[in-house]
Amino acid sequence: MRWSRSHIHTLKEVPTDAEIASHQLMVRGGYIKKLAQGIFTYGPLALRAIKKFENIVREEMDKRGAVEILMPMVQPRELWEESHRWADMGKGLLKFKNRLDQDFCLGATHEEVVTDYVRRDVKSYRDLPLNLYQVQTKYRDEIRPRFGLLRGREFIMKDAYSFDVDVASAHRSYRIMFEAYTAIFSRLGAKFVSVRADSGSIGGSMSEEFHILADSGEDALLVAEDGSFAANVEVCPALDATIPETNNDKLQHAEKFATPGLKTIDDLSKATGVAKHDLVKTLFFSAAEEGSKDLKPICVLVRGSDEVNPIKLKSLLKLANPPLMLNEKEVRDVTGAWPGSCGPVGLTIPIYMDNGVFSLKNYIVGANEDGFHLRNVNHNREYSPTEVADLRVAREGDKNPAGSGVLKSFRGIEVGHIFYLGTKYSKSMNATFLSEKGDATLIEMGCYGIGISRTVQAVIEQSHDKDGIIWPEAIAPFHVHICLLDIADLKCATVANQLYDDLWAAGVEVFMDDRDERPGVKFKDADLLGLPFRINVGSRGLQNNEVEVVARRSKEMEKLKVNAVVGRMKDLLRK
RNA sequence: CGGGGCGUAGCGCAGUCCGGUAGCGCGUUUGCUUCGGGAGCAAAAGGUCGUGGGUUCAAAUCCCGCCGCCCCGACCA
Repeated sequence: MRWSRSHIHTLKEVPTDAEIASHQLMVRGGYIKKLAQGIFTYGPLALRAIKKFENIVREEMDKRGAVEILMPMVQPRELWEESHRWADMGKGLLKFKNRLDQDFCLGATHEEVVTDYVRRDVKSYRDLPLNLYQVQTKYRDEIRPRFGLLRGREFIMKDAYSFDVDVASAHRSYRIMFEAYTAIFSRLGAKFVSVRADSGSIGGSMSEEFHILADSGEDALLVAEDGSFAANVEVCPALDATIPETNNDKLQHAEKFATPGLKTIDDLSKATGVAKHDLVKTLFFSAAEEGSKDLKPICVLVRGSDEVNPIKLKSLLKLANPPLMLNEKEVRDVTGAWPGSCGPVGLTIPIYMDNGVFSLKNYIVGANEDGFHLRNVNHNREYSPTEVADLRVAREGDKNPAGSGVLKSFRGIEVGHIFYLGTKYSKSMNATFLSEKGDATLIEMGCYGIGISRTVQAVIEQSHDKDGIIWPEAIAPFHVHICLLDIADLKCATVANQLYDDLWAAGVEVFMDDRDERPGVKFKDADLLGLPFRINVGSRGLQNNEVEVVARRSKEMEKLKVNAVVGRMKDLLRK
């Protein structure tokens, strides 16, 4: 491909609407162009990187017996009603009507369609197992798209679905996909980690995410130093390594005391001299289902130094979505006091206690009266918790739940997610087969997603420098970037064109900057685009029949005779 | 949806408080000189000032509505 005919336009200045490096670089390099919020055109270079990654994914999937199909993007309401997700997915589904006033949605995920596809023809245990996958554009009406391709509304996803006769076989399929994903992300040459995860609105009981590590990642991960454990903070058990021992003081009499103007744990800690981890924080959530009008308030107690993890609440209470915090007015309606003076004593709503609070005695809580707290409060005396459970957010330094040592925190970009679904969809959509014994049996399912367009940008987030992108070879749009430094010089042009043809003939993918630009401009742009190797063809070097080969990552340069270039490039690229 | 900010040339911005001729840098076009890390000089093209209404002799500027975008919070590959 030649630059002059590629419609690639680079930007010197950083676009104001791009926050993180990878987004800025993709825009500056002309890789992507925004059409609307969260919706992008992929330019020729971006598309090549995407296709390369898609093909890595296809190879690893095919190798493990998965079969590629392509399902419709426009899907009828009836199908989504069967799984109850027409309502459950809420506004994330983009819904619309056709001219006959029938309801449709754009495919946000394909469990329904693929289950329908399979149930129509799978009749016997002999037809299983199956693993069907597709690479396709998804549309999710994200609340807040941001960071370019990292959170688009429209994005490219590889989604795979496994169908098995029983749990053991389904677990095998899940493990195979785990291996496939490990192989896929290893081939990218990016630092990644797989972690335990929440299964979100997809459902199911077993779930792991694959994350590309990057400081700008939206997810917080906790990883054991000895590698025995890794989890998304959303689901990470909290075993506080430094939790203070229970004090053995006798129980004191509870009493009310004035705390005018003290609203936060910080204020209270300063005013009373009690450490934050010995104070008890009282928070209120609504455990009502989304869309429901009732509040169904619940109270949650954690240590003053801890945060409530709503995902853990969701799991404990078996809700579809994480509960939302009550606003100040709602809290006042429930407790009679504004937030800051609320406590569990005297409440009639369910009280959930984080197990970190359980060992405390004689502690301070709000009195449910503005400007007052209670001291020397003890549970199972002034009040009784409905349930004691792990409800707080785990953090760096907590004990490793699976081995020795402590957890270390990282940030990651979620690029893959695998779920064991069980019979969630086969049950609601009645997808069965006849077993060996002749019984109608529900199919065991799993589903496995990779955010293709997201991964490509995530790789950039992890691999760039101040000058631009540094593509790993595996998904670089091209291997080599020829800078033709003087298009008017006949010898330069001839040599560059010959190299271009010879390299392609040798299996090296070449991009040539044949624009009428000064060398400085071409060098800057080459660094910005970030192809692994650059070849400078200039009249200065050609006086000695030499060109320069520069590695993008190390910036190391070597001078080569023109006729040695093809061999050297094949060598460098191990072709 | 809640909170904050912004909308002026392809991109980045000033001008808005205090109403009075539409401005700067980059980019683009033409010419000359340059030519190995985003060149210099000269000339030029390019704007319904997001949009609809109102106030006024006069609105980018003041007032009201709407639309769009960005950032911070609850969703997900």
